Amino acid sequence: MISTRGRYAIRVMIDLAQNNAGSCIPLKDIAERQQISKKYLEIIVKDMVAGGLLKGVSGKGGGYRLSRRPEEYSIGEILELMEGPLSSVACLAEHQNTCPRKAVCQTLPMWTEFDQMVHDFFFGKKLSDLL
Amino acid sequence: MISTRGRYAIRVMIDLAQNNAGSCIPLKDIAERQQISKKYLEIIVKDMVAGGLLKGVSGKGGGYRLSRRPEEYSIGEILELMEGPLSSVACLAEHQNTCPRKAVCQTLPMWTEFDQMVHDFFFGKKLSDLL
DNA sequence: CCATTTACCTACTATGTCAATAGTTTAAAT
DNA sequence: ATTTAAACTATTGACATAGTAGGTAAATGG
Repeated sequence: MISTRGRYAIRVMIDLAQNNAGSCIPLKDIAERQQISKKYLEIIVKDMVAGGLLKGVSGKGGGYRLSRRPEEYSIGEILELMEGPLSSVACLAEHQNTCPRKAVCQTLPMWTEFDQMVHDFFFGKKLSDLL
Repeated sequence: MISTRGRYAIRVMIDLAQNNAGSCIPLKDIAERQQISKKYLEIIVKDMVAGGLLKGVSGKGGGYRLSRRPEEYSIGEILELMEGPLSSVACLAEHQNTCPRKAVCQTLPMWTEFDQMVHDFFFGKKLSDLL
């Protein structure tokens, strides 16, 4: 289940894409338009800046703006940054699958197939597809 | 992310399908074969019995057995019973989508499309496909 | 230069879920 | 009656979620 972190992040991206006017947008405006607590959004956009999705500009006239064009963001990239790996099971979320049962596991092929499908879906969708 | 409840449930089903011999199998045997705490499995199989996946037989010679043939169970049915709705977002997990933004939400079509894909995947897979 | 604006940072909290564990009771067969 | 095994009730520690509160740092307009 995608949590508010991932969902709000996508909404912030859409909001910025549709209200940019070339300049920075203060978080206060986004919070009001999206009806989301500004305090909570602060935590979320902080991670988005750290992850390279947004640029933050301090001081008067500051705010946030996209660092790329909307068609250059995949939804999968946004979700993985905010929610962690999109894996369906813990053993596939690890960098190396350390499960002792992996050689005999009768369900692993299904989870692998599923994860591939999910990955293709979200990395195929671009931010520009949602505008 | 699918939790141990769903994953263990599928493993119990597979174990029963492969070791039935027509009779009941005590949980102790399954727990030992699958290397899962019997106490924890008790909680899981209790819900599986309540949900109609298994039959439980008390007393000496008792245990658990499948109530249908393996090809008559879909993986989606097992997962939904153990994990709740397979929805990617909270608003689609409700029986009626009560989100006040649903009419203007720019992400809802994507979540709906994704959920349909997930549903088709897991309800198309049968227990017999994993044996 | 200074007040204002805005991002950025640290800490805290309430609630809920996950993955168990422990102990007791009921049901059925030998 | 004894044994076997399911079924039931309660509790626990760790972690994640969804926030809130308050303070610091940076940049700009006047």
